[in-house]
Parts: sequence; C-alpha cells; structure tokens
Amino acid sequence: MQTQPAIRSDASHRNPISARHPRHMHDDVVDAGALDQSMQMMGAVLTYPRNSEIFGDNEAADYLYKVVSGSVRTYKILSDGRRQIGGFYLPGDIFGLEFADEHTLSAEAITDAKVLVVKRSAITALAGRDASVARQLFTLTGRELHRVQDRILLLIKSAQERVASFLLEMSERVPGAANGIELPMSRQDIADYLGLTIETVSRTLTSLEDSAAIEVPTSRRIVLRNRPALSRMNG
Amino acid sequence: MQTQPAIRSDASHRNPISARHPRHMHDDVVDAGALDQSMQMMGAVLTYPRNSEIFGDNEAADYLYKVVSGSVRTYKILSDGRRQIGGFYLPGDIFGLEFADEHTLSAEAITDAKVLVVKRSAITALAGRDASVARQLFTLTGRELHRVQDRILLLIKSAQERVASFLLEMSERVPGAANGIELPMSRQDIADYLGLTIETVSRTLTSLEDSAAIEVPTSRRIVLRNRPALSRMNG
DNA sequence: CGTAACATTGAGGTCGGTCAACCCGCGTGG
DNA sequence: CCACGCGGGTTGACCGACCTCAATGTTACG
Repeated sequence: MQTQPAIRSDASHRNPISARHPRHMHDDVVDAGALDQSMQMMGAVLTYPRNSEIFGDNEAADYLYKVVSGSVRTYKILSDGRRQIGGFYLPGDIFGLEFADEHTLSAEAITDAKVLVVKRSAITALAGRDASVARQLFTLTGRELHRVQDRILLLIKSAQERVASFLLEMSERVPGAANGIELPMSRQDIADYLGLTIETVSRTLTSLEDSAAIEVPTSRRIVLRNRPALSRMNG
Repeated sequence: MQTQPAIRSDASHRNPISARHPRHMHDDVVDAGALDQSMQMMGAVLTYPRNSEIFGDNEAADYLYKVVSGSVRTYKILSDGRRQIGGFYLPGDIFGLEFADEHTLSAEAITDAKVLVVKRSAITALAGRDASVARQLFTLTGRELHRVQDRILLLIKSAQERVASFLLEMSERVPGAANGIELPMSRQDIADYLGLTIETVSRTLTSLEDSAAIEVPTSRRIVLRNRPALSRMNG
C-alpha cells in the first residue's frame, strides 16, 4: 500500500556497503565492482520494517534494489488466494530486475531491512556509456534466469527433494557457520516458495531429522548433519 | 551428439525471413527490426531434421538461434531419467539466450526445422555499438524471464489448469484459424512441459472434450470451443 | 501470566502417478 | 489384399504422496 518514498541521498549509509556484501556461489569473479560502485553513488539506502511492502505488483518498475541488510521476498497472489514466492533475497542480492515497464511481482521485507534503491534510468544510462556495466547487467539477468529455471526443475520433484534442495541452497547463501543455517523466513514462506503446504514442509523437516540428515534445535535454526544425504535427494 | 556445423552464408534463405515470422502477443511494437535485420545479415540458415539435436547441455553457448520454420523444444534430462521441457519455440521465436558461457538446456527440432544461427559474439559486439540493439536484447531477455516465471505459477496449479493454460498459450502463438490449433508436439512433449504424465494429459483433454470446452478431431489438432471456460480454469 | 502467532502432529480424502491393456493409423512386406 | 509390427494415444484399476481440516504444542512478547 505504501507509495514509493522519495529518494534522498543518505550519506550515513553509503560507504560501508561494498565492504560487507557477501559473494554467493554463482558470483563471477570478473569486474563485479563497476555496477556496485555506481549503484552506491547513485542510490540511497531506505529502511523497511518487517512485513512492509517495498514495491507492488503492477507498479512502475522505476527502481533497482539491492539488499544491504535483512532479507526480502518477492511474491505474487494468485486469483484463488494462494501466494507463490518468487524468490528470497539476502544481503548483497539485487532484485527488481524485470526489464519490463511494470513489476510482475510484489516485494516485501521479511525482516527489518535496509535496501539500496537506485533509479533504473540512471543504471541504463550508465550501461549505455560503460560496456562493463552493461555486461554485468546481462550477467545478473542471466543468473536470475538460471535461478528461475532451477526452480522449475525443483517444482516437479517430490516434497523431500524440494525441501532438501531448499536447505542446501540456503546453506550456500546465508552467512553463518558452515552447516548451521539461521532462516529468516517462516514455514509459510518456505511452503509458498516450494509450492507445498506448511504442514508438508513441517512433516518433511521432522522426517529429515528422524533420518539424522538434519537437526532442528529451534524452528528457525537448522543444522545440516549429513550433506551428502541431502544432495542425493536432489534427484 | 552431433557437433555444431560450420556456419556458412546461405543466401537462398535469407531474404524471406522477416516477412514471414509472426508476432505473438508479448511483442512490443518498438523498433523490433534492428536486431532482426542484423541477425539475418550476420547469420546463416541451417536445416535440422525432426528430432535432431541443435545444441546440447554443457556445450559452449556461442550462438543465438531464431526459428525460421518448424518448431523447436529445449529440455533437460534429470538424473532420475525424467525430462523437463524448458520451452517450445515457433517460427519467429529466438532461443539460446542464456547469458552464460555454457548452455544449461539442450535443444532439438520437434519437426523438420530451419533455424537462423548467429554468432553470439557478433551480436554482443553490435550491441556495444548500437544501443537500440542492446535494449532489444534486454527486452527479449526480460520477456524470457517473464515466460519462465509464468511457468512457475503454472506448475503449482492443478492438471486441468495446466492443460487449459497450455492450450490458451498455444492458441495465441501458433498461426492458424482463430480457434483451431495444430500442435507440432507429441503428448509426451506436452506432459514433460507441464510436469505431468502423458496419461494425465490425455485424460484431461478427454475430460475437457466431455465438458464441451474443446474438440479433438485428431490427436494433434485441437479446437477451442469455449475459451472463457478455459480461461476460468486458469486460476 | 496470558495471548496470539507460529509450528507440529494426526486422521482422512483426493488428485495424479503407475502399471497394464487396448486402440488406432500407418508403413512394410508377404 | 491382408498380416503384422510399431509408435503414439487412450482408457481402466489401483495406489500413494500430498492436501485438508482439526487438535495440540511451542515461542515470543505484552
């Protein structure tokens, strides 16, 4: 519901960003800096409280977003009331790259989040001048495309495979000690991401725990006890 | 298995292309010509027999492809032997835009097909010089991303909804008289596209026929008798 | 301590998968 | 001409994974 806040420069947040954002597995080594630096120069950091809307379905897609801290989900509500989550975005991840005039998904903060917001026109103008920025945009988009294609492969698999894949994906993306994951999202979020019900997610987790593949000390914390077993479930 | 054939100029096929390829619903009106024209200048038309491989998973993604005639499927074989179809490409459609060094999907001709093949490096070099070409590449990629996201929404729906959506999508994309569709692909292709079994697709079609929503005079020909009903099933 | 949101567990139903039989159109060859 | 085989499609009977609905447990926070 909230309209896009005016973008103002917010110097207090600018500098520390690039030093902090983690690389995840898919990152290429090549000149990842050019676009990042430009985004920080041109953008502003906004703070979104837990569960607040960052942008809405059908809004003009005038901005590009990068998570500074916290986490974000994109989603779409189907006509039958169900919700499909498009993706989870963690610190360092860029979202809102739709390359259409309007967003096809909505975005919300899962936890309190700081998000770097940059006018899309500024980015594309820059890409026109700087070929390395353009190349990076293509790389990012290609990565997003690949991520979505992998989700399609996920959605035709069994509940166990989906949950196992989800856990492995998250363990590569969230920071934290080697095998212990701190999940920012609820069971409902996970269910809507994997195309399952909350009950099936819950049952599958306990079954994985029974088979000693994982440990679930608290509902949001998951320890991977047997990665090979989880990988084997991946199909 | 077959390696990429050498690209040679093939003047006999160049000229008629742009005049023939149909626009489908997602096409923007803007300068759709720049990229098309360049592709025809720089590329060559190759002929692929039915069921032959156009490129394979893990091959270098050095080329971009545009269907001239016939139809093409991209797919991936999962480790359990199942096949997921990534997409169907009809005359005028461009495929192979992965923006990664290697293809993540394989591509095959569904029917005998003529395909315009262009070196990717030539396209990207051109995009560096001509901003309108770069913009078109982004638009195409964005469209592909959107298409894939729509498939995710499809895959969480019921068998009836998936089949109904498939028929509506095809009726917008294949040429032919208003409501009669001539499907180039087999039931198995459809099943692997929708994440269903061949039996479920078949049963769903007969059930749709029983409810007078469609007519299936021959297995490859389908007439949409009641579009609104089909749309309503879309979710 | 009390309440509300989130999560787990249980019982039962259903949709779609599996396995198997049958049909149909078509080409080949006797 | 018919027999046969073959690939593709349809249909039927059965079964199991996941969903639904409902109760119970747990955590967070005033």
